[in-house]
Amino acid sequence: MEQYEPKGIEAKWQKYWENNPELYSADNASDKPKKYILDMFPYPSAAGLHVGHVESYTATDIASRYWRAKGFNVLHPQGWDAFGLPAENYAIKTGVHPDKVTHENIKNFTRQIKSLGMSYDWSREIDTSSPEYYKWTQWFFLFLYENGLAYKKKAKVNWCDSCQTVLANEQAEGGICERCKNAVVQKDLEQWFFKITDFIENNKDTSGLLDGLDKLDWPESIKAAQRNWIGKSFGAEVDFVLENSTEKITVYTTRIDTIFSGTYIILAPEHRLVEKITTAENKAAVEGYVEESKKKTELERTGLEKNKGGVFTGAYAINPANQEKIPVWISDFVLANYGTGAVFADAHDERDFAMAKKYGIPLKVSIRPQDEDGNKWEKIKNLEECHSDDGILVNSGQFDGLTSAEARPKIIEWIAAKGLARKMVNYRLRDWLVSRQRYWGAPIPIIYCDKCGEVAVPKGDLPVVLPTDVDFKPTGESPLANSKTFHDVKCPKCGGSARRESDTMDTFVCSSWYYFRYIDHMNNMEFAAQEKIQKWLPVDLYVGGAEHAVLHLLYARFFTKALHNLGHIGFDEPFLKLRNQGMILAEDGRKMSKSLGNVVNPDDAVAVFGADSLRIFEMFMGPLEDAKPWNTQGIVGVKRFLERIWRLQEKITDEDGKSIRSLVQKTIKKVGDDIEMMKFNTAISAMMILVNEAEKIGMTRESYRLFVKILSPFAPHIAEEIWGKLGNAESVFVSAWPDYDPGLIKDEEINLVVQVNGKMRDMLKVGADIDQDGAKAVALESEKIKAYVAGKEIRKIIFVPGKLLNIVV
RNA sequence: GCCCGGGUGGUGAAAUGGUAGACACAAGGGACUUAAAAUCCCUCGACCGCAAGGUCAUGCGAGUUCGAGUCUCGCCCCGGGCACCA
Repeated sequence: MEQYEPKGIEAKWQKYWENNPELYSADNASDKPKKYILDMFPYPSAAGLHVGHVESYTATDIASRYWRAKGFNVLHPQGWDAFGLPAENYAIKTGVHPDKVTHENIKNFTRQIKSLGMSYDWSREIDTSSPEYYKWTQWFFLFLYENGLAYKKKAKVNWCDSCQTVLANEQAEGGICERCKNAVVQKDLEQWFFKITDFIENNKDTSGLLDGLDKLDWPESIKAAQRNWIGKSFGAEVDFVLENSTEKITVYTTRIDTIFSGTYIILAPEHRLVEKITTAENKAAVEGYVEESKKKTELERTGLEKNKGGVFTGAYAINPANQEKIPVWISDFVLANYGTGAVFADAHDERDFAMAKKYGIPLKVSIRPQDEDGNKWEKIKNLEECHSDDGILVNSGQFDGLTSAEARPKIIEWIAAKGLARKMVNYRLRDWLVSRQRYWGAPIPIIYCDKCGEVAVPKGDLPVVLPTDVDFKPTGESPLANSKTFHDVKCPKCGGSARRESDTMDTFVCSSWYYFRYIDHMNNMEFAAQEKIQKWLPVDLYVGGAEHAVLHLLYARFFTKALHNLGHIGFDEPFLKLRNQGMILAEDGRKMSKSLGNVVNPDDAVAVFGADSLRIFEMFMGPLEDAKPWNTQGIVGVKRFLERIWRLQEKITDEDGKSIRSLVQKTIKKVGDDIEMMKFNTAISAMMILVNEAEKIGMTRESYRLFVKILSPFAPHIAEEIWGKLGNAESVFVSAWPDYDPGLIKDEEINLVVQVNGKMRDMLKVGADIDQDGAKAVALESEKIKAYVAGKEIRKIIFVPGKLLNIVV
């Protein structure tokens, strides 16, 4: 017979699938139960598909093919997260339009994905950079705007002086401009925000970003990352009345148990009271410090500088716990945009402690460690060491002797009675800054009129099309601002002269709602029709990289919650089940990277081994979510496995041996169960065990047919080819998933493990339904067992039916 | 510092509290071949033993249990995320 030749077989079947798209298309009219199986859509980079893409796409492809065969109406689409910075940077360098580069890349990605035999419903392909798509991105902006969830305000942004542009946080990592390596500074600019903070907690009947996590089948690490990012903390606000003033300083603290040792106050340099309270003799120093902080780069300000700098304002305030007069300082380690922008400082915080030591500010101790270490306490008491953990209160009046946890609510209540404190919850999450001074994104659909001010573009006028007559060179303003055709416009309200908003939206806005568009991607009246939303959503299985733990997954949840809260949809979480694929490392165990020259290109692997080998190899390497190193020998081994499957055609027998008959049934069960649990590696090993056995004793045509069926989600090309050779006229993918015969799965005989005192001493072949007495009788017949129990009294018998007998002597 | 994962042969890894190392890769030996490739067969955690068999062994130390890779507590190491958040 001819050899297994993947190249020809794969090309042949890919063409067949291309010509028979109904095999993989989701059916809007069908009343079968639905499954929406989704990949995180890729950014079409110039580098092309990565083996990591192959891993997650294969996993969802196997799941999709399996559920189709199980009689489900499966929606499994793919598309392009097409706006983004790399294409624009390339345009700045070369002058080639981002649209051109992006679409060349999409073409390449499409070719690569199709060469892997993925069963996407390509009729639903979307491209976020197309006006048909971003029309609805803009619609969402207006929807949020109309409902008070999009607003404009002045904000600090990352600014690069040499590039003359605002940078996204991702571009300003470590406080250094990604493009020119210059230091990034903070600049105040008018920016658009989405009010994501409105949805942290439950909002009417919409579950919050925090509580909503509890009901999701997501990796614990991703849920933890989101909770972390939201950063809910429980504490109190406390008012410190200023001396010689009617003003008071409100601080936020989670450690009110330390308030009796609060010996000074620190304000953020941007705090509204700084100018007002600074005394004449401190004015110069304070103004100088505020100026310095403004000029400081993000790097300098957040650097792990141990020596906390600051300056005294000359003002004093009254500690409401002990009426002591304490000095007010400013320092830029206190953040203006968290809590109240002011803290009380004491000996029980490392930073406060260090700053006080530096300037000789008095300190006091109010917490003693709970454990009895006299030496340590001696040091803390003498202010040689900072104790920042909870402990037992001292020097705290009537609260002495309480633990920190006991004292906190009591102290709040006590100060609250004087009207100077209240319980307060704080979050780290801030509203989402969505404006970007960039070209390659969806334009923000707002017009500024001289008379009417800020005016929303009427929805009927959408999309606001991205102009082409622009210069990509950054000037400090969005490139859209210097497009005459774009910029000047008539006001939709009064018809007077007006100008368009020239910022575009963060690309994460485009990807926050794309899972809605696949279900109705041609709809020109709505982002998706109501009955289709009800039919298909939410997404049943979502697979992608863990790098999207917070941003994308949080933003997408916010969009869904806003839609739900405003009565548009009936569910408030977009992705019910989420799985992350682990990183595929290079053969040397390091990350694959261009600079290390250790990147494996899927094209090469397909050319040498074939797509089926690559797919099975990536699934066989280990658990989906684990990081695993590439191993070229491993893919060679998988290719051998497929060759052996191929040669089984020559080992067809007239009748199945008893072992094969039962093994085929067991394998059907195991492979199905494992696919449902996404344990693809063990599903493949089960198939290998069957192939090993069939190779030895052969199998019938019918058993081979069953095997090829369960293999088909993993290796679709070879499965189609053998399926055809077995005399089936139709594609393997129109056939149903086989049911296993529970009767054939049960073994008649089992190996009974016999232990003495918990150690295995013998293994006996017995009937599967043997009971304890029977097992005991057989075991005591065994010479090996006799040797261990002879002359001893049997004190206990543990019997696990069908498995084990333990004799305790 | 905080929050998540992990530590099992030479390697990737299996294992509802019940035979630790399934399934592979690599390695060694053999068959076939003039030879090689391909294919097939055997060995393959460590130690003792001719063998039968035994002892030890899942990062380290304790505990619970008839029985622990799996559960509990304490520690060590590695990977990832967040980080001046009061």
